[in-house]
Amino acid sequence: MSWTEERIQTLKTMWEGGQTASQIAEALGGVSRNAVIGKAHRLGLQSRPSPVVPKEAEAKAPSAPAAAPAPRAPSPPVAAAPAPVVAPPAPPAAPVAAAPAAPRASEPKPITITTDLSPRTPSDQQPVLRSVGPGGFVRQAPGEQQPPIAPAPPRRLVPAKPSPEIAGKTSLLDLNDKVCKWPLGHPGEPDFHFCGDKVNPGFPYCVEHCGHAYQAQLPRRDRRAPPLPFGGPRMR
DNA sequence: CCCTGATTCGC
DNA sequence: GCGAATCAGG
Repeated sequence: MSWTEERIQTLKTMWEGGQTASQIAEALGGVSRNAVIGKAHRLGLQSRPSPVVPKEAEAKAPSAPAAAPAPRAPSPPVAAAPAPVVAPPAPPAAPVAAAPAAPRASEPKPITITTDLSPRTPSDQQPVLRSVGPGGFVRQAPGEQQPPIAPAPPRRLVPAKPSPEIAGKTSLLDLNDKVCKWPLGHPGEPDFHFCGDKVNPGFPYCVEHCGHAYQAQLPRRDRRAPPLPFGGPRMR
């Protein structure tokens, strides 16, 4: 298997979407987890929260700490989470993909991104932390929701659409850093496409979908499965 | 053990 | 450029 444009796009999208290298490898088919990681690095995609910490042995430095070889660039995840105004800094749990039910691609399929966007209505929601911008979250009750926007007051949203293309649909190949990568529908289906709106700066999704993607940890009892940009059970 | 991502290095 | 082998933390 070679890294075709499409496969690279899929890799990028899934990687940025928070999928693990294993999941991506499985979806792509014909490549190993290592291959995915290796490619991701070569592409410059870089380090999402890794379980392995750089091991910053900086305990003792009598006089000359200097040197600081720092072979590893911890490079904070895209949205550095700054001062949470409110309580427990529930980490911006990326659109977790806790979907074990990934359909085994027994044969190398070009692309297999499973998606499940269980329609989740606002009324369905408990108090959530709505993203107001890179790292900033504001707690709100369902009733008192306001537009989660904060950074960059809307100017003229007219030219918001990156291209007339997305007026109808944004395909995998139309994705770039400027457009919302939130998938709509299911891959393989005729109308599958991505949101394509202008992204909330610093996030892979538009403001609206950031609201879906980033939510507070709720008490287990009234927590429901979060919407998954990828990897959800295939509905058919 | 399992998982994760990072890095190395022969190809 | 590629990815298996290896490393190292959770």
